[in-house]
Amino acid sequence: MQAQAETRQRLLDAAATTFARKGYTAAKLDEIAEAAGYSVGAVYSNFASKEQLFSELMAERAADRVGAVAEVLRSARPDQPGGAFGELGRLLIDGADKNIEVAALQTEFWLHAIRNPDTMGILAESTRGTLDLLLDVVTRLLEEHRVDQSIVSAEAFAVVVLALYQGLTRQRRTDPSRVSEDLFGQALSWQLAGMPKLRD
Amino acid sequence: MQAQAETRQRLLDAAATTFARKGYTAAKLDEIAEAAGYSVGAVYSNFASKEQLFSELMAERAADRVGAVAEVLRSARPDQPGGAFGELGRLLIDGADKNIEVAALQTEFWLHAIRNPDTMGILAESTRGTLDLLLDVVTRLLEEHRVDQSIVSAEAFAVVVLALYQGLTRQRRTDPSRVSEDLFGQALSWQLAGMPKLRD
DNA sequence: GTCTATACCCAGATAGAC
DNA sequence: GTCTATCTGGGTATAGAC
Repeated sequence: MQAQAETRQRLLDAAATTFARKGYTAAKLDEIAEAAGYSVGAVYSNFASKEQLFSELMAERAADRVGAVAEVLRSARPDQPGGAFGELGRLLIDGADKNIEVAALQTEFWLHAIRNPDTMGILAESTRGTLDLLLDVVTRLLEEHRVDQSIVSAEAFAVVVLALYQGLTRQRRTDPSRVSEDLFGQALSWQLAGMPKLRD
Repeated sequence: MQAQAETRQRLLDAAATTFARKGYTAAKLDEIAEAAGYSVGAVYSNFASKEQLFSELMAERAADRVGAVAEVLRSARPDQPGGAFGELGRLLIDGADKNIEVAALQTEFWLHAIRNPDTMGILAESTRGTLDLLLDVVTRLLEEHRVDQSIVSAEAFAVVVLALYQGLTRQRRTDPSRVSEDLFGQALSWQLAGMPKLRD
């Protein structure tokens, strides 16, 4: 890797954790630079402004956690003890528990995009990537459960899965006792069970 | 209403929209005071600090939108044309479309509570109020659909409904084309249809 | 209780040396 | 390309008058 590119990457990494921990406005470029092992000047040598640093991060990181989600979903074996997707849901919830910064950063992206419509396209595109990762996994799930995909599109289901994941993660942070490790898996299996099926 | 209490209320209202539009750190007390028709001094006569103003808002507003959610759910007549809960989902999504500030403020609350654990209790309590509003409504739904509540608790379902609502709202803002007005209602009806039922 | 004025500090961005 | 020093603006919080 070129020295330049490495600097950029380190700054982006430092920016990710700092923005996640403090929020966009409260995060200081000073702090980001220091966390990356550089000085403020380095930031401005590589990015036009704080705003642009954030935007680039948004483009780079939006699909982040989703990779893990898709990975887990892919390797998941449905219909296990403790309800279908029990294992799956637990893995995802555990991951979210351990890595609060990912959720915080994603949320920070959304708020920023809401307030700066010019950047919403970046977020939409990144999230599109996330959904694509989910798409082939949930397609397999729909097939296994013999769901009629002329009625329930895989795209729609992928969106619902992501929404559930985001919403439950948020509520679990707010009060863990309300969101058991099994809840995500249970909700998923109820969804699948209730969808219209292909005739035999 | 006492003059004092009225000032407080106006400041809280102004704070709500300003924090929603700009975010906690970027929102200026100056701006809030002006929006309320007062000056900065009035803020400090009524609240100890910016932080405390925000905390009080959090306690007061967390259940906000949920009132509407529960109201709609309560009056909703399931099993209508276009899929069960079609009307319901559309009303909720419409509401969210029109009032972006509520979602932004709630999200702002969550991020702030994540970063200031002392205030998480306030958010948890307020959200508890929201869930309580949902609880008796979803209980009715579970009964109507003859769901076995010894397996599926109304509390768990309420949490899932709220999670879905929050997640879909967020994704609809990101890209409306991915979240049709019907999707929330569809997801709800799939959920209910797939839950274990009481025997006849 | 509310206002105006000010103290105090802090952070984004730029200039110029290396 | 990176650093140090600085310019500049702005925002929380307080003091004192009314």
